[in-house]
Amino acid sequence: MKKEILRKCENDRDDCPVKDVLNRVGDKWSMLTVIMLSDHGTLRFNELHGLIDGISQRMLTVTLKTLEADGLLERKMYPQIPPKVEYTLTTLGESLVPPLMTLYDWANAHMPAIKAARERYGRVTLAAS
Amino acid sequence: MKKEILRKCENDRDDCPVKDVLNRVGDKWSMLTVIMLSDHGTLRFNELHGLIDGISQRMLTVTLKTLEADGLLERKMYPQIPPKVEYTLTTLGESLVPPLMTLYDWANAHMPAIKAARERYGRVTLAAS
DNA sequence: CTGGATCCTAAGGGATACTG
DNA sequence: CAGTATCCCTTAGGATCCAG
Repeated sequence: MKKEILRKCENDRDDCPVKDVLNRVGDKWSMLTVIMLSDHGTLRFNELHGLIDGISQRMLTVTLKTLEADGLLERKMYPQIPPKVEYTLTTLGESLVPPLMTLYDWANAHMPAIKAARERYGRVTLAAS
Repeated sequence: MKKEILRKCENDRDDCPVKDVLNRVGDKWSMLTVIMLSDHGTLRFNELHGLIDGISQRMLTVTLKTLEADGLLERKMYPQIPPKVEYTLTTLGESLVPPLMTLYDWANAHMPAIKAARERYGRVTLAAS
C-alpha cells in the first residue's frame, strides 16, 4: 500500500497530467508515430504513411498536427514543387520514448499471460452455460 | 537511430502487443482503476466508484470486467445480502504499475513543456490571421 | 450494494475525391 | 507530394431504470 500515487490528481477534471498524457498515449496512432520517428529519425509524410501500417491519410495528418502542437515533433516544410515536408522528434518527443519502451517491454513480457487469462476467462463463462 | 524498436510489429493487425496494451492503457478508465487499486489495495465496487472521479456506474462495471478478463485484477464475491464484492490487483496487475509510473513521472515532468508548446502553437496560428 | 439492460449522443476514424 | 474537405459509419461512453 504505497498510497499517494495519484496525490491530488484524483479529483481534477482537466489539469490532471495522467489523464492528459494517457489520453494521448492511448489514441490509435500517436505513439506508433512517435516510435516510428524514433526508429528512423527524420521522415517525410509519405514515408510515415508507408511505415505506419493501416493509418489513413486523414488520421496521419491529424496525428502529426496534434503531436506538433504538443511540441513532441517538429515540422520542417520546404516550399518547393512538389512539396516536401519532414518530421522529426523534438527533444521533448525523444524523452517520451524511454517511458514508452518500458511499457512496450512490459507488453511483450506479459502478453502471453494476458492472452492466457483471456482464454481462461472465455472458457469459464462458456463452461457456465 | 536505434532502429528495430518495433521489430516485426509494424505490420501486424491484431497480435501486436503494443497496439493491444496501448489500447488498454489508453482507454479512459482502466489505468486510473489500476492505479487506485495499487494505491489502496483491496476495494469494493462503491469505494472505487467514489475514488475514481467522474466514472459512471456502467463504465466502472465494464472496466472492471475487462481488467478481470485480462487477468489484471481479481474479483472476490461474497454471496450475501446486500452483496459485497472486492477487487484486488493480481501479481500481473501489480507488475503493470511500475511501467505506468515511469509514464506518470514523465507526464508530471514534462507537462509544463507540453502546455507551453500548446500555447505557443495556438498563438502562432493566431498571429497568422 | 452490485450490477444488468437500454437508449442515445458525441467523438473517433475510414473512404474517397479534390487542390496548390 | 502533402495535404484539405466531405461523407458516413462505428464505437465509447453517459444517463437512466430495473433487479437480485
